[in-house]
Amino acid sequence: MRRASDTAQKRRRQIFEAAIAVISEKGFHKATIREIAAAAGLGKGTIYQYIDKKEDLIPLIAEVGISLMSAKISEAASLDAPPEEKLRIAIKSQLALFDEHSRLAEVMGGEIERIKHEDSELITRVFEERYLNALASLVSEAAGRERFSKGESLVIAELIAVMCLLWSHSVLAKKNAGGIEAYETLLEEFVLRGVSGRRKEAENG
Amino acid sequence: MRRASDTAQKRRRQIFEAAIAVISEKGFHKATIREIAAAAGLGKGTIYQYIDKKEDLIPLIAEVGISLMSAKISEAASLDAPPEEKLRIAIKSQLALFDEHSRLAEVMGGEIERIKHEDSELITRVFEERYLNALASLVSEAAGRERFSKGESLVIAELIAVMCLLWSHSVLAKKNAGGIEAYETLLEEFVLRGVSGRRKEAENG
Amino acid sequence: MRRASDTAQKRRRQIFEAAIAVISEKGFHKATIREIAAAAGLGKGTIYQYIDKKEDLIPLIAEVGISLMSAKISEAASLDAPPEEKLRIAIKSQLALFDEHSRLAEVMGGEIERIKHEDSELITRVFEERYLNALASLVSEAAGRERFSKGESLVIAELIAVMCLLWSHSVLAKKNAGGIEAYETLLEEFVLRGVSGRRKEAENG
Amino acid sequence: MRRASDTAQKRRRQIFEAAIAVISEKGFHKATIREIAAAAGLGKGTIYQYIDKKEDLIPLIAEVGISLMSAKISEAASLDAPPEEKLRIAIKSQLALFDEHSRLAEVMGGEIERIKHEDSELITRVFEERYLNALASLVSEAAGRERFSKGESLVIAELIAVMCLLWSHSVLAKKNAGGIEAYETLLEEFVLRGVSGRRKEAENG
DNA sequence: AATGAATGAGGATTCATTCAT
DNA sequence: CATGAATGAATCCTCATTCAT
Repeated sequence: MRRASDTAQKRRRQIFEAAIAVISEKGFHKATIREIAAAAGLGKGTIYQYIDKKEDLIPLIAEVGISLMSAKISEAASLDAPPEEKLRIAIKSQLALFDEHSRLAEVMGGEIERIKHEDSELITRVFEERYLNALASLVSEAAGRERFSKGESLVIAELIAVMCLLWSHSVLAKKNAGGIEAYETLLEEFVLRGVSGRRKEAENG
Repeated sequence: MRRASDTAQKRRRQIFEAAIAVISEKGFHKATIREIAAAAGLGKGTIYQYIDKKEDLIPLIAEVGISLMSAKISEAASLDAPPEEKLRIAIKSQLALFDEHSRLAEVMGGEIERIKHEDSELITRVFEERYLNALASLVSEAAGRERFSKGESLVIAELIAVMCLLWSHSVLAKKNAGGIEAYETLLEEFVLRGVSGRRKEAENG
Repeated sequence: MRRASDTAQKRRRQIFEAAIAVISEKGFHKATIREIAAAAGLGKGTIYQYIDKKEDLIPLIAEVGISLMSAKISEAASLDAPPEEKLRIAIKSQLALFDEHSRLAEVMGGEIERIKHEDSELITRVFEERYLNALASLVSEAAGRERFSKGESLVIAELIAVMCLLWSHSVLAKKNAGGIEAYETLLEEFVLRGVSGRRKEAENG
Repeated sequence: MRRASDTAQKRRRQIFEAAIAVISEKGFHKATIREIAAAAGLGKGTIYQYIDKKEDLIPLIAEVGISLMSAKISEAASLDAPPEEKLRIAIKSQLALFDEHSRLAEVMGGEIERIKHEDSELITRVFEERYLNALASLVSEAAGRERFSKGESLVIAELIAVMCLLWSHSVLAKKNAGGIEAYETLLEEFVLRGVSGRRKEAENG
């Protein structure tokens, strides 16, 4: 009873990993099921016991991707540290995640939005509920109460996410920044000034 | 002689427009040559008089896209206004461009990086030379001399570009911001604080 | 020993019923083993303990189908009634059988001939020996001795079978006849005139 | 203008012939598009310029088949001969058609009804309107006015069609009849007695 | 220059069958 | 005996690309 479910779960993970690897390499459409199956160490037909159609890899990846990303944010949020420090750590850990799982980052940033899927709206909602909301809270705290409306915080959270994702995508960013630490520092400071600057302006003025 | 070239140029524009329209709608791979040809009011075979293979649409689009984007930056740069105002206007005009040509924005942001092409490096270089450099100069000026290294300015310019593009991509950004003006204001302020804040910190400290 | 055989027999019947049901619905090729197994309340693999390959369902169905059809003919033949009446009853009971087991009729009429099987000749022979011969005898008796050669009687028997089967197949027959009783009356009279008419012609001439 | 349409028509005929040939040999499902294309002397993809999906071969075949069959009936109907003779000739020509185009006959009798197609109802209607009605008129005339209702004539017409088709299908019919002439004679007499017998009964009674 | 019919490589998907449990 | 996960052969269909007109 336990075993069956476990095996299925294991298979799903195998497929997820393989899909990430191949799709990040070649893009969703050029990644063939045969390749993904081979990368997962499975037969071509076996994939179809776990998904109905190739597109179903998208929600599979999205779900795990959002989980990983959210986990990092929650971790940062639960720290006992000043709000600005928490946000800084959130950005750092997000970048570290994307650097480690750069393939995942590429797929999250590049394909998931583009592949129209019947679950697209669901994915968007889950992304907002599980990820953006948590990050927006950090933004809000770092900015100080009432500096940003709920909507503004969410937009800024999305901007932060996009800037973190840029690292995995952009050849130019890698070249111009010089290294991930430099990018990280630049990004942290840029964001913190953008977030908390308003408060300072108010205080100073 | 002149006429022939003119016709060719006209055809290229037809194809470019059609390609943008169809690709933004369905993504590069699901956009078929037949559809693009039809959208351009041309026969399927005619397309192949202007490109060698489907992928060649990518540099065609990129070139025009980068031109449009660069033109807006140059325009802002040539204004007689304080640096911060120039940067603000650059962002505003960039957003306006993406809002007007939202299809182009979607293709620029979504497909161009993902479709590996023999000219990919060329495109990247042109993007840096014609667009990022100009925007980086505005960033640099707005920040005040010696606040950012060349590389840092370029990275920030790319961050700005990405944040502007987000508008066309993201359902959530549209929903959470409430409207393009609100998004514009938020973005301008966020960027300007991020860019000029460092100077103020230095001055205040 | 006995029990094992009984279970096997029971399984075979389950599979036969399920196969009829699914194949009549979707045709042989679109009927999947998984569906047939499910319809039989068995696991997919279990089917393969009773057949070697999917095509083996055909002789399984044929055998049972021919048995049912033959039984009705034998029954009619054993009645104590005038030859014409016996033939009439044979037709009636045949139609009733096909009406009750309409799925079986559809498979008998539609698929069995079409699916080439190594046992196809065997099935044909059994059909002739167990079914056609019996029905041909009734035809022969109804016609009066020496009216039809053996071959002629067999051909007419097959014509009768085909006309009875039409009922299960044909939307138009159902629509145009108006109901099974009307079809039955029409068919009986048509056949009886066809069969016994020759005798009358001879007598009258 | 003319040429384009002509070529298309020619292609359709090529495909029709090839489809008949291959499908009659192996059945609809085992006949592959590749084989049909090869038999038509065309490339695999070319087929799909004339049909949308494999199933669309069914209405293509049905249409031509019904035309051929109907033509023979109309021909018989237009003869200047006594009604019974016309019906006799109709049967003879129908059998001759099926004997000549035995592959077509097999497909008409075996596959067309079984392959569910979105046009199935249309095919049925056309079959009734173009074929059954014409044959039913001959039946009606041969029987004498008011012997059969419209519906009865239609049913008998369908019975006749099925009995003619049997010739192409049945190994046993071929074996037991001894030859097509014998089958023809047997069938003609059987039908004519079945059709006109009722009248004689009335007259004699 | 413009066209679209012809083509076949390529890929998603299905499903009969096997086999370890 | 019963099962269903695993498998890959087999096949439909799409679509970029060519080429004769």
